Amino acid sequence: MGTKAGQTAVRADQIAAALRRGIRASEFVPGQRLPEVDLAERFGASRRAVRDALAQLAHEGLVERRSNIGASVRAISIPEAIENAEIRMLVETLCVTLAAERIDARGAAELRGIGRALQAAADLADVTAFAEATSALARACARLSGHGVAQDTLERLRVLNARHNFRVTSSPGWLAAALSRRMAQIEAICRGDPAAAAEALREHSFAVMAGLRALGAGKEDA
Amino acid sequence: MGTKAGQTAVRADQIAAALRRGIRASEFVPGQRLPEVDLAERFGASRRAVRDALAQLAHEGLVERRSNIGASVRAISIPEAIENAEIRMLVETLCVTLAAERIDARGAAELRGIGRALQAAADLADVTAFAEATSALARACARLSGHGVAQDTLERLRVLNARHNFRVTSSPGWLAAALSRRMAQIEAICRGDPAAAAEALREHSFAVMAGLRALGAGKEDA
DNA sequence: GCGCACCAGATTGTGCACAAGATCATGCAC
DNA sequence: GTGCATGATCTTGTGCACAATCTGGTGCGC
Repeated sequence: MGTKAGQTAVRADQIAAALRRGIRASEFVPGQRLPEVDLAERFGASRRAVRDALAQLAHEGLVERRSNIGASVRAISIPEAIENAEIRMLVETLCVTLAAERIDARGAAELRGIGRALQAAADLADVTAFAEATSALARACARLSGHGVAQDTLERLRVLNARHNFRVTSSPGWLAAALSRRMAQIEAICRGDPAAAAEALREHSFAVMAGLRALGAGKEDA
Repeated sequence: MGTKAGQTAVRADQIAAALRRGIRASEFVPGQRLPEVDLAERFGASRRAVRDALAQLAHEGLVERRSNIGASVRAISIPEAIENAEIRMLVETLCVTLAAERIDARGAAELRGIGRALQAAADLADVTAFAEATSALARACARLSGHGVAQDTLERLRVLNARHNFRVTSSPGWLAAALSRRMAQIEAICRGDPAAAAEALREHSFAVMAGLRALGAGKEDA
């Protein structure tokens, strides 16, 4: 479905983006209520814009709304995060396969650039930068696959488990292991080897799901 | 992300549902403009409710909105419908696999009931009833899989290519072929055979995609 | 002490009126 | 006849005020 144009108002999109960032950064914690007037004051916008932004986020699954009661940050359980990763694996496997089949010099250069960013982030043990580069890699693969629906579907699923992913990525030794798998994925795509690219991705996805399960075993989140 | 509660207003949801039906029934054709005031008058609602409904549909990809210009029914191209079917195949394959692994007597009875509805619709050559039963089957499989994210993802993808699917289903001989594949899928799930269920589904999905390609070869839609 | 009705507060839901922006037709200059 | 500036008209965008509804606490009755 391509990129959404001027969905509602420009202002509402800005507020939605700010809220997304806030939720991802745990500035707003799961269960926290989000009264429209408070957000309106905080962002210097009208209640209507906030309202539209909340509707958007509710549709994405980031917040929960109840009639005449209000919006609150939705708690995403570990099992749901695992389900999410499972669906993402299916779609991303398709993406990297297609990307490997269609790769050109320009695309390969882009992927290798992201690979260098991953390497740099891992060297510095910068979890946030690594997460950003990982996100960039996923987006690039989706775009290079030329599969619009896959791209949109992934975009929608990505926002949901940012919080949990951060916790998995923070576990000791994760960055090094993730880096090697991501590099294998990038190189496989660049040399036009769909099977190897898919395998590298699947390997990483399973590791993510295992990490999420370990998280769930240690402490329940919702 | 479970079921969305009182997303915005009750009224807005009703209007959105009515618009979805209208678009599916080609009452509103692709490209047709949807001025807020006209819809408000038509549904006897306020402009605000219509506005919220349009925002919802825009997020689903059914309508396109441009700032200060208005909303219009989005044209879904054949290539996009094929991409859509491709992603659905991936997720539905997971669903029927899980459903076959977890099937119980109650679920089997439900699926066989849908099977009878399919048979009846095919006997009467009732394309609409067949489409409805097919939709019910997809929903049942998603629910019986116990995979919430897959269920939501499919729900979202389903609304998009209802129009094209109708055209494919209307082609001569389709109902009989589809019926036999669907019955194979149902029986495989009911006897707890994940591999066979997945295979039946994949077979059907490929037939749908081939049908869509044939449609595209005959006449472009967008 | 317990349960229920009721009231106060807070929060969302919505109609109305006006402002802002874009499209299209018109008319003028060249 | 062609190109461009200009204004009319339509459509969406938004602030404001009030209505509807839910929640939590309080007081009365038993």
